[in-house]
Amino acid sequence: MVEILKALADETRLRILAQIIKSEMCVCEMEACLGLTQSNASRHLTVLKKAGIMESNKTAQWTYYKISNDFIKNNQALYAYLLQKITELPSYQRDAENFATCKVQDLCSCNK
Amino acid sequence: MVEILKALADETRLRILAQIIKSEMCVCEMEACLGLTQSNASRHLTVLKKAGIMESNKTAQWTYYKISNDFIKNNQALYAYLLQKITELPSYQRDAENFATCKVQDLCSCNK
DNA sequence: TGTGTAAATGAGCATAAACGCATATAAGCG
DNA sequence: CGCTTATATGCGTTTATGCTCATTTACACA
Repeated sequence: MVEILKALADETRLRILAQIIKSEMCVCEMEACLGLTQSNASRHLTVLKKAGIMESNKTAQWTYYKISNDFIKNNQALYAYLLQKITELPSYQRDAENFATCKVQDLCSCNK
Repeated sequence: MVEILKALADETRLRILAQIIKSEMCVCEMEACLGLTQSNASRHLTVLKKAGIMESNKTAQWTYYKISNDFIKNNQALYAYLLQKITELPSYQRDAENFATCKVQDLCSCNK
């Protein structure tokens, strides 16, 4: 429980979560959408993964992250809270617009 | 949202919450129950209060803390999550026993 | 008004977390 | 194999957090 809350108690990681809730993403999409450096994005994703909030799946050179089904199943009330509140983050609208643009541009050509 | 999660992302503060959910408490009860120093207990309570999770009410020389009604009202899913999971904290049973003992002993004579 | 108890806060220290830069690993492709 | 792209990780720096000790503030009551 503490580990999960620690992982969530960071603005950047909440921003990541807010976007990734919509669809699985690779690290380079995250970087572009949220304006993060590559190492920073990778580290935050690792924290979320270690806390059991996200799971990853590596295909070719891309690592795709998504919310863990087990996390949702075992933390339904918390997940409901996130779904409800996460769009109220100050950067949500801006990030969502960037997210849409990124998806169209297919920056890292990972949406073959 | 981030501030709330940051306030919750600490084991000691979760222990405080786990006990205070049962009944309003003063700082000296907290110290005794959870084995915290006075300043440490006070600081953690301040963090929880600043995040809007707790509210305090000062009567004579005692400050009584309890969970904020507004917090519960505005964060129902999160509160449900806490209620459900907080008793699973490793120190919960031990703290609960100390809590019961403290209440009986009325250490700081604040339960006039 | 002086003494005792409760709580908050300042100062200082130690540890942890977040970040960037550089490098390493891993996979695809010419 | 060598080159490119994607991701992870080691290292050093900076900032944030948690803690203790000592002091201050607030109140009660003799």
